[in-house]
Amino acid sequence: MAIFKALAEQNRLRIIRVLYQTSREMTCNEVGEQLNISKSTVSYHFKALRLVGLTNTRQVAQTKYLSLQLATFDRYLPGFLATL
Amino acid sequence: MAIFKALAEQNRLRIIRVLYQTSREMTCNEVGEQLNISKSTVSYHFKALRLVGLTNTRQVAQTKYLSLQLATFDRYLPGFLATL
DNA sequence: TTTTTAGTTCGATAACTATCGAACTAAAAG
DNA sequence: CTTTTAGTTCGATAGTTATCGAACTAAAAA
Repeated sequence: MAIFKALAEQNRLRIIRVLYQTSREMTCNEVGEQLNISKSTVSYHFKALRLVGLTNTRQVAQTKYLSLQLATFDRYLPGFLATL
Repeated sequence: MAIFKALAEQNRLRIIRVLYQTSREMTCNEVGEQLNISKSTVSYHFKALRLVGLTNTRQVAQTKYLSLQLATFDRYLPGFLATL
């Protein structure tokens, strides 16, 4: 159920969509600006997505780059990303 | 997102589970007794499940029989039911 | 060493969703 | 006709989750 909960929220879906459509890693800041959400809220959602294995984090100094964990989508929701 | 929302709740998942595991239609009352939930709450969840196409309703007089709409599960969540 | 940058955590609050019982509708049974 | 049965709707409330800004940490840049 954790994955469904993670996907059952507007802003988390928007984050997934932007990650998928730009096809690259993005930072907290970048996503916050793009979607007009405060950085603390973005941080909160990033954590939720990471905890259920929908995203990966790569850290360089204080910057964290987020990307989709495609394997998780393929495993539990095959074809879903293509519908975004 | 509607389907994810429907699946992101404990009692709705329990309803789906019981429908799947008993492999037959069930009534509101029956589910309520089995899961110890008031009939108004069961009615509320039945509606939510039906609205997103996860279940079917067959009505005989005042009794409504609920069953899983397998096509929806197969389409969006192949393999999910088997994990219940 | 001071300032800037990126992100986290916390506390308060807003927004949303689930829950119940009571009052209701409609149909079957007595 | 009256009572029982199955489910719906409503209003109130509890419970949960999302949101923000402020205070914080850690690292890079100046």
